[in-house]
Amino acid sequence: MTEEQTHFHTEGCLAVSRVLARVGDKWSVLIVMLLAGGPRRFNEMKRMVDGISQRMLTLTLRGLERDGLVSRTVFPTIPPRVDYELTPLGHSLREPVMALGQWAQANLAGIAEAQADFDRRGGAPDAPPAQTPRPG
Amino acid sequence: MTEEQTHFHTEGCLAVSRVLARVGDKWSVLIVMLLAGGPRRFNEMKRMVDGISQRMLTLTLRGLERDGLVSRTVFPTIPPRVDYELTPLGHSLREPVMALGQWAQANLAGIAEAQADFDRRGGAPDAPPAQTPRPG
DNA sequence: CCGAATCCGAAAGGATACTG
DNA sequence: CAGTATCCTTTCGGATTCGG
Repeated sequence: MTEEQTHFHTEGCLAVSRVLARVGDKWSVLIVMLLAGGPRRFNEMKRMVDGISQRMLTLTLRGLERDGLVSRTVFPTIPPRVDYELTPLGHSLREPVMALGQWAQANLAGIAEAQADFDRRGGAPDAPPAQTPRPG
Repeated sequence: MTEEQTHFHTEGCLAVSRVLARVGDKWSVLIVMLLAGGPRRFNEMKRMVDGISQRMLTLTLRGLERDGLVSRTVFPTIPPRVDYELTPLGHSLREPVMALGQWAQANLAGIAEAQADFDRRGGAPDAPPAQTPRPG
């Protein structure tokens, strides 16, 4: 890396983006935190999350399973039973996610205030005085 | 909080979700990392990110500005000039985000392998043996 | 009980053209 | 240069129905 970054979006960055997208996903993090307490069954989670559709729960779990964050164990009983559990990888994800969550909580007030200010000023108004420096 | 969590989605959690959504946003984190090196102008960033539309750049910057992560300074010159810069809040966000990024890079191989395994097995096949425990 | 499949409205996001 | 406005395609995601 002798060269300064000129264009963003290098190879590795793209892979990282996918992980960030997972974290940004509305339900994935919620599920991970839920499973932190131990294995859960499908409908059990559906009841706990309260607002998720069974479609989204399925898709979210599939995504997490595909990434190796969650393991799926089905018991061929009648009625069927399926347990979802955090893998070691899934558990390891909790640490950086919780760090982010703590940042969010710590700065929650500041963000809300900034939003209120922004909205009060009507989005993006004119500039401050600033003594007209030469642009070129 | 003497009570254990029964239903997820308590008040504070929802606010945190919004922050996570920002982080999960495809462009926001990229912009924040770009601005870590100092203030940038609009088209300058557009060239650097390489793949972003000017519409998305505008929306992303507006969102970051609204949250108080980025400050916008317009110089009323001709031609106009607008500088975007990370606020202290914006800078403070870099730390937990980079922690997440490092986790992503560290586990990139493991995730890719899990995905390959999952896809090779065709999504979500049958169960392991498991000696039929009683479900109820 | 655990899902897959289908349908359909809502929202995201790129391309383009136009303004100050 | 720094946006805004419009169009249009793609995706997301809830509701519902059916199968193992």
